[in-house]
Amino acid sequence: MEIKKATTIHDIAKALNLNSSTISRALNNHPRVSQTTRDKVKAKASELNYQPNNLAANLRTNKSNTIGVVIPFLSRYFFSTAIAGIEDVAQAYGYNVIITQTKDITEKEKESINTLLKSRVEGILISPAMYNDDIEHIEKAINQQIPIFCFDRYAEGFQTTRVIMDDRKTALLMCNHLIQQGAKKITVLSGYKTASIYSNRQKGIIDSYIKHDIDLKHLNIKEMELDTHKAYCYVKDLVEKGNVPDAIYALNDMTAFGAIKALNETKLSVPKDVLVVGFSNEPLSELFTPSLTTVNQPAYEMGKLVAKKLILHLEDNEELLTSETSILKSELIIRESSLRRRKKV
Amino acid sequence: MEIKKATTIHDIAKALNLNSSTISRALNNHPRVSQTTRDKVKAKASELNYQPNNLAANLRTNKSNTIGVVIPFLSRYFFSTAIAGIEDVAQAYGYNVIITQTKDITEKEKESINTLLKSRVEGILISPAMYNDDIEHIEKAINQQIPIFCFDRYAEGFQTTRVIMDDRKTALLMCNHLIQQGAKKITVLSGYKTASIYSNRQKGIIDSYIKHDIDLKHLNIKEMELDTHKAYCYVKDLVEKGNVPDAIYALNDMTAFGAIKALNETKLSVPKDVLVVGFSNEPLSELFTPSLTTVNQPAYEMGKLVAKKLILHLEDNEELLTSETSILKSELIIRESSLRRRKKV
DNA sequence: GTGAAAGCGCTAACAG
DNA sequence: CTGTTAGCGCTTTCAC
Repeated sequence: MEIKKATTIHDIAKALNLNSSTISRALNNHPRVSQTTRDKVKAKASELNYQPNNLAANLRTNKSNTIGVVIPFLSRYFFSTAIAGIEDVAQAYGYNVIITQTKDITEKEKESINTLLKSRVEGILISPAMYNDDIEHIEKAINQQIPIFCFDRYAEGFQTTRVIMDDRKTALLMCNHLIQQGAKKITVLSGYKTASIYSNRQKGIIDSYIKHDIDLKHLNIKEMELDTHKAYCYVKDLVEKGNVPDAIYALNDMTAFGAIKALNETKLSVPKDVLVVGFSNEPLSELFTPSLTTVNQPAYEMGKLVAKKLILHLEDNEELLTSETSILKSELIIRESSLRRRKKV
Repeated sequence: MEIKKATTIHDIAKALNLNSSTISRALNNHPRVSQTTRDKVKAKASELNYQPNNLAANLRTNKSNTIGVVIPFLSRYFFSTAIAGIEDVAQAYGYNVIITQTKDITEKEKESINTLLKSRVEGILISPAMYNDDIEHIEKAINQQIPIFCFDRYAEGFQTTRVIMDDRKTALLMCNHLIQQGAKKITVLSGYKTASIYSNRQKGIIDSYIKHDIDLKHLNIKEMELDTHKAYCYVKDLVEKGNVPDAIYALNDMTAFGAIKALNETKLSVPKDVLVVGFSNEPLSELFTPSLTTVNQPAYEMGKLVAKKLILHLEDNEELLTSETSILKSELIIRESSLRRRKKV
């Protein structure tokens, strides 16, 4: 089997009777190279099917041109959409992206960070695992001068650039909406407070109760793994014990659907008997019967923004800025599941 | 600003009064190195916080340890799940993964392949764009000795390893099911035949009609972009023109939901008046009312399998095998939307 | 404007 | 078992 070696700048140099450094300069549009040679070089390069070897260039310049991403689950719509944004920006700037998943387990998150550091990423984008008490591994990256930016979720205990949603405000608005629709006794299905997003959303809900001067004893916040089946079981149990709330506020859509299923099976109607709202606008939420009131989060834009911030930071060497928090606006999508009087379709 | 350089094998060598090649060997568990020095080296390495520089190793061995992935949309559940499988296998074997999206556009697919070739990937995993008439860019990769394996979808015109679903058989079985439920006049909402999966599913449906000896004039195959809204419009139009079918077979779930919405709005009930089935088992399909009959595809396993095949191929240098098609089994999930007599819950 | 030369960090002959 | 040496392909001073 014939193994033809890839053409290098030396091949081009030989063919053109030039020095390889000139080839390098010409290809990189270095100013100190004449237009004529530049043209000649480029012509020859494409003639010989030259493909620059980034590995070598990266080694020389000590830049991997790679950023790492750490997320809980790639298969969640929110994250895959955010990643799409990250990928698009990275590609535009000539960066590669390595994606790692933690399945929301701190142990895996540590492995992820290690993998990324070994791959010599120049920076890391992370949405930390839910049960994150220790951030030792994050500090490790920081100690190696690898910037580590947070998106969507953030870990406490270290300063960095964060691109997050206005979770607290949004939860407040949604809770206001429920109260306006007549709800007072609300059950919240939340993830654990150790994840910033859930902690903030809980705060927003409490804000709303206080603002409306409703006794917090009417508020039932249940922390759990936000999974359809677990929500289903919890709500079923709740109803069977006679604790039917006025409204269920699930902090993600999947959970809201579990709740609706449980309610339907216990002959309670949504929204007639119980209002239900979700969070994060899964693509199917609109098509459900009843269509689900939820929060639309600009995941793609968030991915783009945080990636752009990281890359600009890498290229600027702006060491001054130690921390910056950008908050993106989410949008309430009011649909049938939270309207006492059913919307006309 | 203090810039501390990363420790290299030379630093370890100096500290231990050994040669850097010995360090290299010790770290790579080369057999010809004594246990004592190996231990010493490893101890020193972790003491100095040594992180191997893959870039350099890769350059030397001329292996990037990277595979590329080309898919239509990262944010589709099927693909993000498959990618999760690919990532997991790649990580286990020490490979990095670069993901690119084509949005089902051939032009973008060409760019993707170019990007991957420039990044010196060792192999490519592709699920080709829908409208793929030309495969020039794929041939380009092959010419550069970069293996390019297909998963889920495949392009005609070149031989390679393929890991796909048994689309034809599955579509046949599903169509049998619809016919058994009394359907005869079926409308199929399909993607364009230029994507292998849709072409094969169409064939399976026709197989079923022939097997049951039903005149094909009762079969209405509509090719379209498989998007919820387009399906909704098409079905609505169909019904308004009085062409109500016995069943709608949507070749993905999102489309099925569009169809159901249109039917509901025209006062037709699913499954009483019209049966509806989908394809690919989105996570919410089970929770819909009515719950959706669909096909469960082992996306994660498919990702794992194709990634494993590629990596083993890369490591074996087995040049003998030019083509192999693995077909994975999908599974019919019969739920309420296709049962004349409503299932008890 | 171009050439010469060194070296990024690592691996892999080849010696011993 | 360990050391010597060369070099992967590229960039980047420093010359001229």
